[in-house]
Amino acid sequence: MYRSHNCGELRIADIGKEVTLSGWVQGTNNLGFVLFANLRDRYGITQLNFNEERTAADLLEKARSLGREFVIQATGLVVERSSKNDKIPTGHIEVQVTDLQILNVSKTPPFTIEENTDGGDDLRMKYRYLDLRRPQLQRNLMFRSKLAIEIRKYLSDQLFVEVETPNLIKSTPEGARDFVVPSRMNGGQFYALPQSPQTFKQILMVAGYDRYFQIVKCFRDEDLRADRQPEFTQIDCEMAFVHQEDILNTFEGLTKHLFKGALDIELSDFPRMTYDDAMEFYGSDKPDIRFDMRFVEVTDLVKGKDFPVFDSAEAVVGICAKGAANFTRKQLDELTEWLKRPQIGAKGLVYMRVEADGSCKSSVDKFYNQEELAAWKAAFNAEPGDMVMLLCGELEKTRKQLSELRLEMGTRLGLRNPAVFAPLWVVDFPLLEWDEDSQRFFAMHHPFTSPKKEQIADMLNGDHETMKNLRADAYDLVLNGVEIGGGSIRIHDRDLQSKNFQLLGFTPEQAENQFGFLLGAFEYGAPPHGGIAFGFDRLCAVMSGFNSIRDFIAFPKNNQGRDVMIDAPSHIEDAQLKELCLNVVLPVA
RNA sequence: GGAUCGGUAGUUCAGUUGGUUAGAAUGCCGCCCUGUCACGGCGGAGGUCGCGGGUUCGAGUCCCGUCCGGUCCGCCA
Repeated sequence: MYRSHNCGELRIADIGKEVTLSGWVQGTNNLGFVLFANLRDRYGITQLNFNEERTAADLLEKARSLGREFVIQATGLVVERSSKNDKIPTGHIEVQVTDLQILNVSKTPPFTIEENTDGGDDLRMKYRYLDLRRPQLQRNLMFRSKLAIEIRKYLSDQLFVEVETPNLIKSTPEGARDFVVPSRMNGGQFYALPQSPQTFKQILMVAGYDRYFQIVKCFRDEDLRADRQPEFTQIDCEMAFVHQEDILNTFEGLTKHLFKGALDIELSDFPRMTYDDAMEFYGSDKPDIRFDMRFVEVTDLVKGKDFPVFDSAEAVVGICAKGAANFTRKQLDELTEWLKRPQIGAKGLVYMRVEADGSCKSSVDKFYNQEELAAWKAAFNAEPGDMVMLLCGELEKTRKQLSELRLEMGTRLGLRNPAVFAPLWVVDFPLLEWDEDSQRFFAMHHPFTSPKKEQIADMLNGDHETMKNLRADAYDLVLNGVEIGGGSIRIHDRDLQSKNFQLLGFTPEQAENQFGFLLGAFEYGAPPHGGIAFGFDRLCAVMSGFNSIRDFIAFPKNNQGRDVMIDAPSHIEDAQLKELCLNVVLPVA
């Protein structure tokens, strides 16, 4: 027996018991007459006591040889501590050790295994097995496991069936770049790893499994971000015989269940906002509504006062930052520089602070008198102590830039508390998106998304402008400014699906070649259906108040898509290449 | 593909207009310590300043190139 108890469970009530614990040596504290060793496992830390008077000389010698991260087994008596530690749950007891086995030694780890490690990201990735010993990452992975269990509980209670779909499927040019896998048995041909099980879950609807879900790995060969990995996990769901309303309700229920079950937080009903409103008032299709600071467009109000920058702009849009009037000139200049960076690309920032006496002081006082500034104040409902900030330019770009500024101001004003949760349904997404470069439509969500029922006729007959204005039964679930889920009602009619492919620039042959199986399935009684997929990694991160999903993935990839622990990807043997009918030709620099 | 920040002791970092022997903290090793828990005290070891080239009497510091890492834009149906 390696252990009778774990390192997190012994309490005052256990005093007098003989116990055996196993774990890792967190560290030792040698006071000469007494030596303490902290023994750690994923349940907690228990203090071991070796004493000059009580402990046999050879045992004491062994204890003095212990180094950090040695794996040991210790047997002894649980006793009350003479000086207690209220910071840890086991802090009132310790184990007087009578037998000690060193199960394995350890090199000194390159960084400290504790809550706030001294190790940098790169190093921690290389020694991921050490990083994963840290309590933070252990909490994260256990939280993830807990969430997965709660998801299965809720969905199976709702009669969802978990079905596994294949990982070796067919490559399609739509959407993200595919990861491909060469086929040995079909030389020169390739599988693709799924970007999502989209078509399979629709086929499952045709097959009559009217409620499907899967917690499933998906793969996209695109550049990485803190919240984007090449392989990531989705909670993938699909339902038949449902309208959008049924799906929103079901998955609002799931989300509430997860918050209750995992965080003991009761969420009230989720607000909904149309895509158009989200863009108009927040400049983003995933607004963070933990704070207000909505956009106000003041183009007409500010034009015609001989301020050339505004006069020549398509749109002037602004926000009112409550209580930000105390921002100094230096801070505002810094903010302006930040906005001018190529990533954001604003031309400049116009601001107006409302002084304590209600008067207004702007950066463009040369062009606007007090009366005119008072009109600004009214437009923004600004009060003394507030700062109005205006950006101008082309409408769409300006909104995007202002969205960045809004988030930055929200952060600076402390309005984005990670322990506060503001879910939001964004609905009525456009069906299609016109791409100027390639002069064609792209599906905003994906090519299987249905237009709104009442617009189907428009879609079948409409002109270019009509197409641009088509709205879909497509929706995103946004949590604290992060898109954590998205879905749509799908097309279940063969002809409508063909028309959609045609609008998206597929020839009938391409449509047949790539999605013939789906079109074929639609000819055999496809029920109305729709679904949603959640980004599971993101959900875990946002619910825990983290920005990076890497802390919730056991073995993530770095920015270059590399696993630095196993050193992948890597070259393969020539024999292997030959078997796969592959020739590697690297581009010449 | 692009922008930007960084790379100095095991680790996290500091390092002045270019100037003596490159520092701190932490970790590690040794000694001391009758209750530590971020223990404390004393001592010690530990450096290819990412790599290559250049400017200079002299480069961690300036210039060019390159590699690696972080964040972001593009990209992500």
